[in-house]
Amino acid sequence: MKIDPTSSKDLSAQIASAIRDAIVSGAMPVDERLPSEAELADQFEVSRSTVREALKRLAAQSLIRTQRGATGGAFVNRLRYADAYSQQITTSTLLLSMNAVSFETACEARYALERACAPLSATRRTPDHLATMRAEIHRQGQPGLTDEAFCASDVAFHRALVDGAGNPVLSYQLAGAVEAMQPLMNMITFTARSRERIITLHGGIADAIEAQDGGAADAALVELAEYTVALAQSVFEARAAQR
Amino acid sequence: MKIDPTSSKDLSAQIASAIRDAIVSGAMPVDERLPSEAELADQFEVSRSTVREALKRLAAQSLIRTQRGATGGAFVNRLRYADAYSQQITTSTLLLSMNAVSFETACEARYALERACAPLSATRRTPDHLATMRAEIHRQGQPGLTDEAFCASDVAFHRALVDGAGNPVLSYQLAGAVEAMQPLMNMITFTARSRERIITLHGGIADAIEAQDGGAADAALVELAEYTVALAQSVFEARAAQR
DNA sequence: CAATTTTCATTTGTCAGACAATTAAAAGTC
DNA sequence: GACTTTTAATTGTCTGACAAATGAAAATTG
Repeated sequence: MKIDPTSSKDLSAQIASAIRDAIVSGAMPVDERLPSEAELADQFEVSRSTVREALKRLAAQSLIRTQRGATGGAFVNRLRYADAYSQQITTSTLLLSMNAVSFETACEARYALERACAPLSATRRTPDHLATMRAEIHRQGQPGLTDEAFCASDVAFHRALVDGAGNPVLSYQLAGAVEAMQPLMNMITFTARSRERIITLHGGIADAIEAQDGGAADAALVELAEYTVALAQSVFEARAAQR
Repeated sequence: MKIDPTSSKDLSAQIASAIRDAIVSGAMPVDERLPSEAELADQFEVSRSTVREALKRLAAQSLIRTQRGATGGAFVNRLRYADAYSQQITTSTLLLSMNAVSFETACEARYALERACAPLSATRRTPDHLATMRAEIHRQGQPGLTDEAFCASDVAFHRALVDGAGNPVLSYQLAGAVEAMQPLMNMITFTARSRERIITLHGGIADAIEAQDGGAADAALVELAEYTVALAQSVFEARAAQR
């Protein structure tokens, strides 16, 4: 293997790209062991430090895992849903916070995606999913709950709704959208009355899902979406008037 | 700053986590310069190599960028949609290929998400989006097109449909689902007749979007989804029978 | 012989120091 | 003032070393 030394990119970035391509293309199957750092250094004609920096880049993307010891080394990692989730959430959160995405835009995306899950969830939800949804609704009604805790419970409720669809790919895609909304939701101070309204709407969604009525679930989600946007608007307006 | 030396994780991973948390929490705003590698090494009481490995991890996630020279250093990077797209596509592609996600599951997720975009796209699509969709439909009808080129055009068509919704968050979320499907779609050999059918269905979608008829677009997408699943099933069955 | 312990080789993790490459600011020159 | 040269700061790369982990082989012991 060789690397272009005249490229503008770092050597470690080039090496990481080369190995990444090999993994993504399927040339290196899961659990295959990469050559040792010393061997890679020889092959690419760079120092071991440079190889290590490249490997750390790949490790950050969960593409490889490393193990010390005699039979250790770097191995192609099976990307698990949990790893993919957390990466997606980090990326989505930053994307929203760094690009001044409006509450409306984020909210629209979130509810559009959730509505895509609702009919599937109505058909396939297990008793477990229903129990989680009911439990979160109950928690949301507890007095003395902080806004942050209320929002966290809200996220948990919606995750259960999404997971109910029984499609891991959907769950993975939605995780980012739902979780990344939390910081934006945390900006809203919930009055007792708005909480009550949201809890009622959540109850309606849970009822529809329990009754396996996809249409009703969709309608309830639309109602919740509209209420959320209206609530946010009033909160932001009140805040602007205060100044 | 201090780091737990008894932790099971690598020092570089711990340092990367600490800095990542600072960035994600918003404690370090975009374009803020991190301390130099030497200063970080002092603060965390580790060597410069270890700091560098931590920084490479963050660079791999596009959280920072580095610049050489007197006023250089590592800066908090504004995560752009393009960076987020490509990361999402890499992750989604690996997730599908490494976890033996069935064609049905991936297809269901993709079309469920696209259906979420369709009504928005019908309302907001620009002439540009329509032109792209028409151009890709035309390309798909060209004789002598390889299966790969046909699939690539298919992806481009669906991206235009999604982008038509005018919601960058949706586009970002959908990019992974749509693009990651391509390797799976490439497994299907398209006959002239199946291509013709798909092109007809694409035309129907484009017509509905042009007419700003969300309901018709949704119906056309459902039809396309069903046809795609049926086509895949027949292809896989034929392949199984061949053995 | 079987079970256990010890030794050993391999590999990653960390460190220290050096030099090259790059870059912008500072100093010098006309 | 405009231009050139110098300088200092910073990242990129290399070298060599040692520590820590770990499984396999060898030695030991009953």
